[in-house]
Amino acid sequence: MGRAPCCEKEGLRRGAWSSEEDERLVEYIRRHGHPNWRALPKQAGLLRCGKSCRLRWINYLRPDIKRGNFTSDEEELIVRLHQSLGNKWSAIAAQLPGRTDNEIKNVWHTHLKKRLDDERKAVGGGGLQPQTRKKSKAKSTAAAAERETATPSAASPGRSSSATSSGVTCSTVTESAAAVSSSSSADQAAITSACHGHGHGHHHHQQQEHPHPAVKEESFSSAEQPPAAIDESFWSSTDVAGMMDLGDMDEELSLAGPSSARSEDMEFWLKMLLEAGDMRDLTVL
DNA sequence: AATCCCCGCAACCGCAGAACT
DNA sequence: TAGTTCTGCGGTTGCGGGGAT
Repeated sequence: MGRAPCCEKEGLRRGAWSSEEDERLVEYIRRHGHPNWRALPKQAGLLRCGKSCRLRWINYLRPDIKRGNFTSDEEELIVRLHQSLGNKWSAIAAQLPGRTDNEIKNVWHTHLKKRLDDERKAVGGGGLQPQTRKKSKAKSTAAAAERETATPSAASPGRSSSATSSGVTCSTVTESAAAVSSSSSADQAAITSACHGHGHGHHHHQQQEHPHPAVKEESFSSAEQPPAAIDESFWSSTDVAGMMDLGDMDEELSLAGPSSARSEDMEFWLKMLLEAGDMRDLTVL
Protein backbone atom coordinates (compact mmCIF):
# COMPACT_ATOMS: atom_id res chain seq x y z
CA MET A 1 0.00 0.00 0.00
CA GLY A 2 1.12 3.46 -0.69
CA ARG A 3 2.79 5.40 1.95
CA ALA A 4 2.66 9.10 2.44
CA PRO A 5 5.92 10.84 3.16
CA CYS A 6 6.50 11.32 6.85
CA CYS A 7 6.28 15.02 6.38
CA GLU A 8 6.14 17.62 3.74
CA LYS A 9 9.79 18.12 3.05
CA GLU A 10 9.43 21.68 1.90
CA GLY A 11 10.61 24.29 4.31
CA LEU A 12 11.54 21.92 7.05
CA ARG A 13 14.83 22.15 8.82
CA ARG A 14 17.23 19.25 8.84
CA GLY A 15 20.49 18.44 10.48
CA ALA A 16 21.65 19.35 13.94
CA TRP A 17 19.16 20.79 16.35
CA SER A 18 19.61 24.25 17.77
CA SER A 19 19.17 24.99 21.45
CA GLU A 20 16.05 26.95 20.64
CA GLU A 21 14.54 23.97 18.93
CA ASP A 22 15.46 21.71 21.79
CA GLU A 23 13.95 24.18 24.17
CA ARG A 24 10.72 24.32 22.25
CA LEU A 25 10.46 20.61 21.97
CA VAL A 26 11.16 19.95 25.62
CA GLU A 27 8.82 22.65 26.73
CA TYR A 28 6.05 21.47 24.49
CA ILE A 29 6.33 17.86 25.53
CA ARG A 30 6.56 18.88 29.13
CA ARG A 31 3.27 20.67 28.82
CA HIS A 32 1.38 18.47 26.42
CA GLY A 33 3.17 15.18 26.10
CA HIS A 34 3.46 13.73 22.63
CA PRO A 35 0.15 12.15 21.71
CA ASN A 36 0.78 12.78 18.04
CA TRP A 37 4.27 13.17 16.71
CA ARG A 38 3.11 14.17 13.31
CA ALA A 39 1.18 17.11 14.60
CA LEU A 40 3.66 18.02 17.28
CA PRO A 41 6.13 20.11 15.31
CA LYS A 42 3.41 22.33 13.98
CA GLN A 43 1.83 22.79 17.35
CA ALA A 44 5.19 23.38 18.98
CA GLY A 45 6.23 25.82 16.31
CA LEU A 46 9.06 23.68 15.04
CA LEU A 47 10.14 23.50 11.45
CA ARG A 48 10.87 19.82 11.74
CA CYS A 49 9.06 16.69 10.77
CA GLY A 50 7.46 14.66 13.51
CA LYS A 51 9.87 11.87 12.98
CA SER A 52 12.78 14.13 13.59
CA CYS A 53 11.17 15.47 16.75
CA ARG A 54 10.51 12.00 18.00
CA LEU A 55 14.05 10.91 17.35
CA ARG A 56 15.46 13.96 19.05
CA TRP A 57 13.30 13.40 22.08
CA ILE A 58 13.87 9.68 22.33
CA ASN A 59 17.57 9.76 21.76
CA TYR A 60 18.58 13.00 23.33
CA LEU A 61 16.13 15.13 25.21
CA ARG A 62 14.14 12.60 27.15
CA PRO A 63 14.74 13.26 30.84
CA ASP A 64 15.43 9.67 31.71
CA ILE A 65 18.26 9.37 29.27
CA LYS A 66 21.39 8.12 30.91
CA ARG A 67 24.32 9.65 29.19
CA GLY A 68 28.01 9.25 29.49
CA ASN A 69 30.02 6.29 28.45
CA PHE A 70 28.97 2.73 28.83
CA THR A 71 30.31 0.83 31.78
CA SER A 72 31.97 -2.48 31.21
CA ASP A 73 28.95 -4.13 32.79
CA GLU A 74 26.70 -2.48 30.30
CA GLU A 75 28.95 -3.43 27.43
CA GLU A 76 29.03 -6.98 28.60
CA LEU A 77 25.30 -7.06 28.90
CA ILE A 78 24.93 -5.71 25.40
CA VAL A 79 27.22 -8.35 24.04
CA ARG A 80 25.25 -11.09 25.71
CA LEU A 81 21.91 -9.72 24.72
CA HIS A 82 23.10 -9.35 21.19
CA GLN A 83 24.10 -12.98 21.18
CA SER A 84 20.57 -13.97 22.04
CA LEU A 85 18.55 -11.25 20.38
CA GLY A 86 20.61 -10.28 17.39
CA ASN A 87 20.24 -6.76 16.05
CA LYS A 88 17.12 -6.12 18.08
CA TRP A 89 18.43 -2.86 19.39
CA SER A 90 15.20 -1.76 20.93
CA ALA A 91 14.91 -5.05 22.78
CA ILE A 92 18.45 -4.70 24.00
CA ALA A 93 17.83 -1.12 24.97
CA ALA A 94 14.85 -2.24 27.00
CA GLN A 95 17.25 -4.11 29.23
CA LEU A 96 19.39 -1.05 29.70
CA PRO A 97 17.22 1.65 31.20
CA GLY A 98 18.30 5.08 30.20
CA ARG A 99 20.10 3.87 27.13
CA THR A 100 18.63 4.30 23.71
CA ASP A 101 18.60 1.84 20.89
CA ASN A 102 20.48 4.30 18.76
CA GLU A 103 23.17 4.70 21.35
CA ILE A 104 23.50 0.96 21.81
CA LYS A 105 23.61 0.47 18.09
CA ASN A 106 26.39 3.00 17.82
CA VAL A 107 28.34 1.41 20.62
CA TRP A 108 27.93 -1.95 19.04
CA HIS A 109 29.16 -0.86 15.67
CA THR A 110 31.99 1.30 16.93
CA HIS A 111 33.27 -0.72 19.86
CA LEU A 112 31.78 -4.07 20.59
CA LYS A 113 31.55 -5.57 17.16
CA LYS A 114 35.15 -4.72 16.47
CA ARG A 115 36.13 -6.14 19.79
CA LEU A 116 34.38 -9.41 19.13
CA ASP A 117 35.87 -9.61 15.68
CA ASP A 118 39.30 -9.18 17.12
CA GLU A 119 38.64 -11.85 19.67
CA ARG A 120 37.41 -14.25 17.06
CA LYS A 121 40.51 -13.65 15.03
CA ALA A 122 42.65 -14.10 18.06
CA VAL A 123 40.96 -17.37 18.89
CA GLY A 124 40.83 -18.59 15.33
CA GLY A 125 44.13 -17.53 13.84
CA GLY A 126 46.00 -16.59 16.93
CA GLY A 127 49.19 -14.63 17.01
CA LEU A 128 49.69 -11.65 14.82
CA GLN A 129 46.68 -10.69 12.86
CA PRO A 130 46.72 -8.31 9.98
CA GLN A 131 45.09 -5.08 11.01
CA THR A 132 42.00 -4.27 9.12
CA ARG A 133 42.82 -0.64 9.52
CA LYS A 134 45.93 1.13 8.53
CA LYS A 135 48.96 0.39 10.56
CA SER A 136 48.67 3.63 12.43
CA LYS A 137 45.40 2.51 13.88
CA ALA A 138 46.94 0.04 16.26
CA LYS A 139 48.99 2.83 17.63
CA SER A 140 46.14 5.20 17.94
CA THR A 141 43.92 2.62 19.55
CA ALA A 142 46.51 1.81 22.14
CA ALA A 143 47.06 5.48 22.69
CA ALA A 144 43.36 6.01 23.07
CA ALA A 145 43.15 3.23 25.59
CA GLU A 146 45.99 4.78 27.47
CA ARG A 147 44.35 8.16 27.43
CA GLU A 148 41.22 6.69 28.81
CA THR A 149 42.86 5.13 31.77
CA ALA A 150 45.32 7.89 32.40
CA THR A 151 43.24 11.00 31.90
CA PRO A 152 39.67 10.19 32.69
CA SER A 153 38.44 13.72 32.88
CA ALA A 154 40.83 15.36 30.53
CA ALA A 155 38.24 15.46 27.87
CA SER A 156 38.92 17.94 25.21
CA PRO A 157 36.33 20.59 24.59
CA GLY A 158 33.89 20.05 21.86
CA ARG A 159 31.92 17.01 20.97
CA SER A 160 31.82 14.08 23.27
CA SER A 161 33.67 11.00 22.35
CA SER A 162 33.59 7.80 24.26
CA ALA A 163 36.87 6.76 22.80
CA THR A 164 38.77 9.91 23.49
CA SER A 165 37.26 11.19 26.66
CA SER A 166 36.09 8.28 28.67
CA GLY A 167 35.04 8.82 32.24
CA VAL A 168 36.46 7.07 35.24
CA THR A 169 33.80 4.45 35.55
CA CYS A 170 33.63 3.79 31.91
CA SER A 171 35.28 0.92 30.26
CA THR A 172 37.37 0.98 27.22
CA VAL A 173 37.01 -1.45 24.43
CA THR A 174 40.12 -3.26 25.42
CA GLU A 175 39.44 -3.12 29.09
CA SER A 176 36.57 -5.50 29.09
CA ALA A 177 37.62 -7.58 26.16
CA ALA A 178 38.52 -10.53 28.28
CA ALA A 179 35.28 -10.42 30.14
CA VAL A 180 33.10 -11.47 27.28
CA SER A 181 33.57 -15.14 27.76
CA SER A 182 33.30 -15.08 31.48
CA SER A 183 31.80 -17.76 33.64
CA SER A 184 28.12 -18.05 34.41
CA SER A 185 28.59 -16.72 37.88
CA ALA A 186 30.38 -13.79 36.42
CA ASP A 187 27.43 -13.32 34.13
CA GLN A 188 25.15 -13.08 37.03
CA ALA A 189 27.42 -10.69 38.76
CA ALA A 190 27.71 -8.54 35.71
CA ILE A 191 24.01 -8.46 35.18
CA THR A 192 23.37 -7.82 38.79
CA SER A 193 25.79 -4.99 38.98
CA ALA A 194 24.38 -3.52 35.82
CA CYS A 195 20.97 -3.73 37.34
CA HIS A 196 22.11 -2.02 40.47
CA GLY A 197 23.61 0.74 38.52
CA HIS A 198 20.41 1.35 36.68
CA GLY A 199 18.10 0.78 39.51
CA HIS A 200 19.72 3.26 41.76
CA GLY A 201 21.07 5.84 39.57
CA HIS A 202 19.42 6.56 36.37
CA HIS A 203 16.60 8.69 37.54
CA HIS A 204 18.81 10.93 39.51
CA HIS A 205 21.37 11.90 37.00
CA GLN A 206 18.97 12.54 34.25
CA GLN A 207 19.64 16.22 34.36
CA GLN A 208 23.32 15.71 34.14
CA GLU A 209 23.52 17.50 30.93
CA HIS A 210 21.69 18.99 28.15
CA PRO A 211 23.68 17.79 25.26
CA HIS A 212 23.25 20.50 22.81
CA PRO A 213 25.39 20.66 19.72
CA ALA A 214 26.39 24.20 20.48
CA VAL A 215 27.74 23.18 23.86
CA LYS A 216 28.56 19.55 23.61
CA GLU A 217 28.83 17.79 26.89
CA GLU A 218 32.03 16.45 28.23
CA SER A 219 32.03 12.80 28.94
CA PHE A 220 31.81 11.93 32.57
CA SER A 221 30.86 9.04 34.64
CA SER A 222 27.28 8.64 35.64
CA ALA A 223 28.17 9.43 39.21
CA GLU A 224 29.84 12.69 38.42
CA GLN A 225 28.37 16.08 38.12
CA PRO A 226 28.28 17.54 34.69
CA PRO A 227 30.87 20.10 33.90
CA ALA A 228 29.82 23.56 34.83
CA ALA A 229 30.15 24.70 31.26
CA ILE A 230 27.16 22.73 30.19
CA ASP A 231 24.48 24.93 28.88
CA GLU A 232 23.10 26.07 32.17
CA SER A 233 21.18 28.76 30.47
CA PHE A 234 19.11 26.18 28.75
CA TRP A 235 18.05 24.50 31.94
CA SER A 236 17.22 27.67 33.70
CA SER A 237 15.53 29.33 30.80
CA THR A 238 13.20 26.49 30.08
CA ASP A 239 12.43 25.41 33.59
CA VAL A 240 13.73 22.03 32.68
CA ALA A 241 15.17 21.73 36.13
CA GLY A 242 11.65 21.91 37.41
CA MET A 243 10.69 19.23 35.02
CA MET A 244 13.33 17.01 36.48
CA ASP A 245 11.69 17.04 39.81
CA LEU A 246 10.77 13.44 40.28
CA GLY A 247 7.21 14.03 41.24
CA ASP A 248 6.72 16.32 38.39
CA MET A 249 8.49 13.97 36.11
CA ASP A 250 6.28 11.08 36.96
CA GLU A 251 3.37 13.19 36.06
CA GLU A 252 4.95 14.19 32.83
CA LEU A 253 5.98 10.72 31.96
CA SER A 254 2.64 9.26 32.68
CA LEU A 255 1.21 11.91 30.50
CA ALA A 256 3.64 10.95 27.82
CA GLY A 257 2.39 7.43 27.61
CA PRO A 258 3.17 3.86 28.54
CA SER A 259 6.90 4.16 28.16
CA SER A 260 7.39 5.91 31.40
CA ALA A 261 10.64 5.50 33.21
CA ARG A 262 8.90 3.90 36.13
CA SER A 263 7.13 1.26 34.13
CA GLU A 264 10.30 0.68 32.21
CA ASP A 265 12.05 0.06 35.45
CA MET A 266 9.46 -2.42 36.58
CA GLU A 267 9.58 -4.12 33.26
CA PHE A 268 13.31 -4.15 33.37
CA TRP A 269 13.44 -5.84 36.75
CA LEU A 270 10.79 -8.34 35.83
CA LYS A 271 12.56 -9.26 32.66
CA MET A 272 15.84 -9.47 34.42
CA LEU A 273 14.46 -11.84 36.98
CA LEU A 274 12.80 -13.92 34.34
CA GLU A 275 15.73 -14.03 32.03
CA ALA A 276 18.42 -14.60 34.57
CA GLY A 277 18.26 -18.27 33.81
CA ASP A 278 18.45 -17.69 30.09
CA MET A 279 21.44 -15.49 30.52
CA ARG A 280 23.25 -18.33 32.18
CA ASP A 281 22.52 -20.46 29.19
CA LEU A 282 23.90 -17.88 26.86
CA THR A 283 27.38 -18.41 28.13
CA VAL A 284 27.29 -21.95 26.88
CA LEU A 285 26.78 -20.76 23.34
C1' DA B 1 52.32 23.54 10.56
C1' DA B 2 49.52 21.44 7.34
C1' DT B 3 47.12 17.69 5.73
C1' DC B 4 45.19 13.22 5.91
C1' DC B 5 42.68 9.69 7.90
C1' DC B 6 39.89 7.48 11.26
C1' DC B 7 36.46 7.40 14.77
C1' DG B 8 32.29 8.44 17.27
C1' DC B 9 27.99 10.24 17.20
C1' DA B 10 23.65 12.41 15.86
C1' DA B 11 20.48 12.37 12.46
C1' DC B 12 18.24 10.66 8.30
C1' DC B 13 15.93 7.14 5.46
C1' DG B 14 12.91 3.58 4.35
C1' DC B 15 10.37 -0.35 5.80
C1' DA B 16 7.12 -3.04 8.66
C1' DG B 17 3.50 -3.43 11.47
C1' DA B 18 0.19 -1.51 14.75
C1' DA B 19 -3.62 1.50 15.19
C1' DC B 20 -7.25 3.87 13.41
C1' DT B 21 -11.23 4.96 10.26
C1' DT C 1 -12.46 -5.97 5.93
C1' DA C 2 -9.78 -2.83 3.44
C1' DG C 3 -7.45 1.28 3.21
C1' DT C 4 -4.87 4.88 5.45
C1' DT C 5 -2.08 6.96 8.89
C1' DC C 6 1.24 6.88 12.42
C1' DT C 7 4.86 4.99 15.17
C1' DG C 8 8.85 2.33 15.97
C1' DC C 9 12.83 0.05 14.36
C1' DG C 10 17.14 -1.04 12.05
C1' DG C 11 20.48 0.33 8.65
C1' DT C 12 23.12 3.90 6.89
C1' DT C 13 25.24 8.39 6.22
C1' DG C 14 27.50 12.81 7.03
C1' DC C 15 29.88 15.85 10.03
C1' DG C 16 33.24 17.35 13.19
C1' DG C 17 37.09 16.39 16.29
C1' DG C 18 41.42 14.56 17.13
C1' DG C 19 45.44 11.79 16.34
C1' DA C 20 48.94 10.38 12.97
C1' DT C 21 51.89 11.40 9.32
